[in-house]
Amino acid sequence: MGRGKVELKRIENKTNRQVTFSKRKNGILKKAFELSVLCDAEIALVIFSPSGKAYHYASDHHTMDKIIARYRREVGQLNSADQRSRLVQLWKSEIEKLERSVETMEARLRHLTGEDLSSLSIKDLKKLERQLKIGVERIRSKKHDDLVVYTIQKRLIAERINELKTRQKELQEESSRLKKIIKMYDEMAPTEAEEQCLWCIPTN
Amino acid sequence: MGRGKVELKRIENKTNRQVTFSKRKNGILKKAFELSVLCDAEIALVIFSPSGKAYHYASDHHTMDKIIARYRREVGQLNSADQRSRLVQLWKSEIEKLERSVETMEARLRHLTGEDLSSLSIKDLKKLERQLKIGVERIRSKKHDDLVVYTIQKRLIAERINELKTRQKELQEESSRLKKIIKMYDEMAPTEAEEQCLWCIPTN
DNA sequence: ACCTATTCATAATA
DNA sequence: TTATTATGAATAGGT
Repeated sequence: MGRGKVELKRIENKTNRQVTFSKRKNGILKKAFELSVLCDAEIALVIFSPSGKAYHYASDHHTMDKIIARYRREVGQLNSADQRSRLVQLWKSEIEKLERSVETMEARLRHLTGEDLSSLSIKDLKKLERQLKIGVERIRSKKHDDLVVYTIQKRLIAERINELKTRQKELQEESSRLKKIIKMYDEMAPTEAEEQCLWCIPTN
Repeated sequence: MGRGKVELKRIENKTNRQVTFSKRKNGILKKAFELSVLCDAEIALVIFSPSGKAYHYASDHHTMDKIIARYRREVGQLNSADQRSRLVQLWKSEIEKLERSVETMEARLRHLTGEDLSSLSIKDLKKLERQLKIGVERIRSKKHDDLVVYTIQKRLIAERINELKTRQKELQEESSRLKKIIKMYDEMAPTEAEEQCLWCIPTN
C-alpha cells in the first residue's frame, strides 16, 4: 500500500525508518484493538522502536500480565513463573475447597440450630430432628455424668472435712490433757527462788 | 476493507467471528513480522482465539521471554514478582482465615451433635442443651406446618379428582343421550338410495 | 502533519 | 477450510 511496493528488508534511511515505524506501529495497534473487539480475543502486544522506546497493547479485561501468564501456562515451556503459577493454582483450589466446606458447614449449622429450615423436606426434617435428639441425649447424659462426679466429689470432700474436724477435736483434747499435766507439774515444782537456791553457793 | 464497512463491535455470528478471527490474526501476524523487519523493531505478540487457542509472534533475535522481560524491566511499574507476592500474601491470609472458621465451626458442630463434649463445663452444656432444644422445637414446628400444608393439598387434590369424576360422568351421560338422538334421526331419515332419488331426473 | 496514488487486507460469497 | 473478488483501509512517498 502506498505509492510503491516496499521490499521486505530493513529500511536503511533512518528518517524513513522512523516514519514508517510510527505509521505501522499505529496500524498494528489499531488492528490488535479491532481484533480483540470484533472477535472477542485476548491480545498482548509489545513493541520496541529501533530507538528503544516501548509501546504496548493489551485487550482490556485482561492486563498484559494475565495474558502473558496464560500464554506461559498454555504454551510456554516450564519456567519458574510457570511453576509459581501452578502453585498459585494450587492455593486457589485450596481456597475454593475451604470455601465450599465453610458453606456446607454453615448450612448444616443453620439446620442444626433451626435458623434456616427452608429447602429441607419433611424427610430431612425428621432426620435432623433425630440427630438433634441424639445430641440432646448425649449432652443430657454428659451433664448427668458430670453431676454424678460432682456429687461424689462433694461427698468425699464432706467426709474429709468431717475427718478433719474429728482429728481436730482429738488434737484439742490431747492438747488440753497435756496442758493439765503441765499444770500439775508446775504445781509440784519449786518456786523460782527455791530453784535458784539449788545452785547458790551458800555465802556462809 | 472488504465488501462492506464493519462496525467496531463483537461479531455475534459465531462462524463469521471465527472466520474473521482467522483472517485478521494472519493479517496482524504478518504486520508484526513486516514491522520488525522493515524497522528493526522488537515485537512480542500473543493472541488467544475466542475458543482459547493461542497464537504468537516474537521478532526473531529475541525470544518472547526476553522481550517480555525487557518490557517488564523498562515499562512494568510494580514488577510482577511484587504483585504476585502481595497476592500470595493475600491468599495465604485468606486460607488461614478460612481454616480458622472451619475449625470453629467443626467444634461447634461436634458440640451440637454431642460428638465431643469434653472441654465443656456444666454451664456450657446447659446452654448447648437449651440451644438444641430450641432447634428441635423449630424443626418440630416446621415439620408440623409442612404436614398441615401437605394434608390440605392432598384434600384439595382429592376434591378436584371427585369434581373431575362427576364432570366425566355428566359428559358420558350427555354423550349417550346425544347418540340416542342421532340414532333416532337415522331411523327416521330416508335410505341413501331414497335420498339420491330425490335428485334424480326421472329418465322417463 | 497532511495528501493521495497505490497497494493491501479482508467481508461477503461460494 | 480455501479461493475469489469487490471494496474499504493502510500507507509510501511527496509536500
